[in-house]
Formats: sequence, structure tokens, C-alpha cells
Amino acid sequence: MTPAELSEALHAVLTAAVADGAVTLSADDVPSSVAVERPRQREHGDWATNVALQLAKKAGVPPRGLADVLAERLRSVPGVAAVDVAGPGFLNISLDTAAAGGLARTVVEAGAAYGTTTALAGERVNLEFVSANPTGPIHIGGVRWAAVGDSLARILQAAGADVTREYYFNDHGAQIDRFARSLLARAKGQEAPEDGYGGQYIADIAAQVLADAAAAGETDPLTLPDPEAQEAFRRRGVELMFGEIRAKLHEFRVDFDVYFHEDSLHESGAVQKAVARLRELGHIFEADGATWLRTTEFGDDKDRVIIKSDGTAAYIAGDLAYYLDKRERGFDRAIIMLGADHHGYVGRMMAMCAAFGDTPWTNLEILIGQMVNLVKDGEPVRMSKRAGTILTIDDLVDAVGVDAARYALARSSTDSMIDLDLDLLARATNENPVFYVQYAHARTVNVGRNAADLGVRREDGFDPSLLDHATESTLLALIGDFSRVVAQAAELREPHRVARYLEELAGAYHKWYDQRRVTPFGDEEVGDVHRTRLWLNDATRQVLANGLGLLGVGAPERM
RNA sequence: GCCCCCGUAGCUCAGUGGAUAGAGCAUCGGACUUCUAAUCCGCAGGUCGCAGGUUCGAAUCCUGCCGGGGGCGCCA
Repeated sequence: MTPAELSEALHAVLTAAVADGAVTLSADDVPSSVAVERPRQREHGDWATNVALQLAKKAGVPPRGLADVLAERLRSVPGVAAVDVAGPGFLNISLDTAAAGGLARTVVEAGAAYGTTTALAGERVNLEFVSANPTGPIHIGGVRWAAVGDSLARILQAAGADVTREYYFNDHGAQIDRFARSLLARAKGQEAPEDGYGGQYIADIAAQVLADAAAAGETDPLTLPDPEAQEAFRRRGVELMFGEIRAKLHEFRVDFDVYFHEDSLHESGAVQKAVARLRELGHIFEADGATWLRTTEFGDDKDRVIIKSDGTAAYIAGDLAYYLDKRERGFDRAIIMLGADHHGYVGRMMAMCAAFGDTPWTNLEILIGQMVNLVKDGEPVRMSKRAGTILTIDDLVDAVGVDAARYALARSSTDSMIDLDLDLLARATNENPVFYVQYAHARTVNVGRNAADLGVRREDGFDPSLLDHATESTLLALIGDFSRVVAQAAELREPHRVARYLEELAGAYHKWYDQRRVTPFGDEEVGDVHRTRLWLNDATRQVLANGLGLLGVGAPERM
């Protein structure tokens, strides 16, 4: 019996009690589903629900009284072994050993699909993340979004959503101009401009631009007048930089469905179209020679310029058009992941959303994640784009590898700042919990290999009533909780919940492994107990593999 | 001044109104002549920043302080 089935049984019991008058509750007050959770204390049973506590007031009875009514009825549900009313009115539920153990077979048979739900079925989600400017390599903060964003995409998909991963490519505007000037300056052997970019990569790209031009038989850009030379460096430099970013992200196992060019919004007239739409809706006004969007009407703290007095578009103009474009492409939800340094942008974006007649935080969702700090020798590491002293995706991956890097970045709530200690990462990679989880997976595979060698085969028998050890009920309960964890991680947009769950599952597996053998001991004959444990072993492997897959982390077969 | 995030064990962090607040790492003590010891078992470690409030119940929600980080452009 899965927790979902138990939840349905509880709901049925509650509905029946209301129907025959045992519980007085209006139809509106009967929840559509009853939450079933694993109790903190193992002695409290396999599953627990606080539904009686939550409905007692509405039903006009003491919580324990309501709990008693539900408990009595629940006891007659097949597979339920015991129901206790505890504390202020919790229902503590224990399952029949066989009913609980049946889950092992369910999971093995579901395979890679185990854990997927229809929680977000029918939702078309556009998930935009990273979107780093192509003016330099992806720095350490951007890597956090790569890891978290990609995992979130996988988790949303597991919850049934239709997800498009999107990268907004800022190839328009002043920062790109600075990048081009920096390339040109370096090619001429000059220092980076005051507001420009430094670092070895600038020199490399500048040299590559010159080499490419020579190879193509084009005019040496350095012989052109500055504006034309800068344009040559801009066009080719951005291409090279962006190609490198894509390649690095791919190595990090992050690939996007759509790379959207900001420039295209300005060239296609999409910006003008968006502004025209807002003007029709009456939210545009002219002042001081500029064109403004009256965002204060929708909760922003000041109105925003969208077309500057010099006639060029402000940055937000691109975002207006981009948002409209996403909506016109059929996405119900545009989710954007931004760093804490952009949180001030949320108010105007939501106002913009409302100005289009949409619903903020429904059609548009902005996830703000805190910064990643680097620490070395106990001191924060200072990074400067101009000096080129930025830490990149490569620095992190070189230090710990893709698996450990992705896991370390995805296992913390994005509300928390992360301090990455470079010395620690470089020397003590075994302190990373990812190895604990991966080792558990490798162990399940190894156990499977040994079982096969000794002739223990799943198809020869399965008797779930033999899974009667305390470590087995704990392991089964955790395995059963996986779908709920994934669905919750999807709904809350919190991939770290999957990582924490896997650590708990791995721990439960290691403890079980320590207590129960799958393969026969000595010359013991192969029996159903071994075969049934193999089902449980393989079910655990499946969940570990599925969970690691949601994080984009490998599930090694040997370690 | 205003806005956002954080403050929980020595350290890094889980815990979005529930039961005796948890894990990893670090320290100390145990367990491999039979599935991988990258594991397991045990000891120790806490005024959940402080003070009020909301209620059957608060680490969690509200208010005010204190401390840390970030943000408040016709920059992008």
C-alpha cells in the first residue's frame, strides 16, 4: 500500500463518516485530499495524519473525539494493521507487513516512472535561468542557477508539467559594448577600459577573432576605423563567448530548449508592439522626453522609463516584449530565476505583468536566490570583472567534479547564502554528502550482482510479509514517500528537498544493509526471504537512481 | 530611510502550525576470517538571535528590536 492509497482510504473514511452523519461537516469543509506524513518518531507508526486536529473546530467536536471516529472506521480498511489516537488528536497508522512490503514490487515494476505524478499536469511552464551575459565565463553565482534551475526543470517534469528551459541571451546594450571595447583594447595591446572586462579570456577571444578573420580572408579588424573594428569584435566575440558558455553548461549537463536573443526583440519590432499594447491599455505616459510605464498603479514604488529620452529602449523594454512573447507562445507560467542582486526588479516585473492584464505570481513567477560566497583561508574571496579575477564554472568543476558541484549547489535552500570554502572543496571531497548517496546506490547494484551470482532471482518469489524488520518498515515508508517529496519540491520550486530526501533514504538503506542480508549466508539455501529482500534492494536502487536523476547527478554502479 | 533573504549543536545546514527540534562533518568510544567499513552502532553537544503577540499547540505566522548579506538608475 502506498501512502497515496492510504490517503485515499482516509479520504473515503472521512467522506463516509460525513455522509452517514457520524461527523457533522459541510461539504466545503471536507478537504479534497488528506495529508499523510511520516511521523517523526518511529514508534508512532508508519504513517500519521493530523486531519482530526485540523477539522475538529469546523466539526464542532474535540480533536480526539473526531480522531476516535475516524480511527474506528480506518481499522477495517484492508492492509491497515493498527490505528492509534495519540497526543492532541493525531492518527498514528501502522500497515500490515505484507501490505507495506507490497510497495517494493510496485516500485520495481514502475521503474523510472516511479515518483512521477500528475500534480502539475497540463501546466505549460517556461523556466528561464542562468541567462548570464555573454561578456565572460559563467561565474560561480551563475553556476548555482544552472544546477538548481536544471534540477527544478526535471522535477517539474516529473510532476507532470510541460517544461521549456530557456536562456535569455543579453546580446544588446551597453554591457555588450563594453565587452567589444575591451576586446578591441586588448587586441591593440591596451589595458581594459575603466568600465570594461579583463582577464585572460578577453585576450584569448581577441586573438581568436583576429585569427578567424585572417583565416576567412577578411580585412584585419585592427586596420579598420574604431567603430567598425569594435563592431567586428562585438559580433564575433559574442558568438565565441556564447559558444563557450553553451559548451560549459553542456559539460555541466545543462542544456536549454531555447536560447532567446534579446537583440531579436528589438529588431523584430516586438518591443514596439509590447509598448503599443500597453499604450492601448492606458498604462503609458510621456514625461521629460521619455516614455514611461505607470507601474505604480500595480504596486511598484515608482514609475519606470521604458523608452529613454534619447530614443533608445531601457532594459525593461526588452523584458516587456520578452514576457509578452512567452505568453503568446502559450506558456501559462513564466518562471524566472534571478540572483538576490536583482530582487529590486521583482516589483516592476510584477507590475508589468499586471499591466498586461495577467495575474502576478501566477502567470509570472520570479524566484530569488541568494548569492554564493567564496571563502579561502577564512576570508571572503574578492572578485572583479575588470581585473578578471572571477571564479568560473571551470574552477568549481575542476575542484570537485560535476556530480559533487551540482549536488552541493542543489542541496541547500536558495533562500540561504552558500559559503563555498575552496580549500575544503579541493582537499576533502569525501565530506560531500553526494558520496554517501552515490555509495548507497553503488551498494544496491553490487548486492544485485552478488544475488545474481548466487541464483537469487526476483521472479522466483516475493513474500512481502517477510519484510518484518524495523529497518525494513522504515525503508519502505521512505520509499513510499518519494512521490510526495517530488510533488512538493515541484510545487514549492525547491529542488533541495529531493537531495535531503535522498540522504535520508541512503541512510535507511545503509542501516538495512547492516542488519539484513540479501544473499544466502554460507551454504544456506536460497529462499523467498532472499528473493523478497532483493525486491526491496532493487526498489531502493530505483528510487535512488530516479532521485539522483532529478538532480542531474550520476548514479554510479561501482565506487 | 525603504525593500528582500538569513540568524537552529563547535562547523555546514534541514525542518513552509504539530508529538521528546534533526542530519552530515568535526571530537570521543565500539563493530569487518562471508553482500563494498565511502558503512554501521554508541557517547557528547541546543535559552531555535532577543522581546512581545496570535491559539489547543510556534523554530515555523504577526509586530518591534539586534546582528549578517543583498538591493533601491532615463545601467544592464
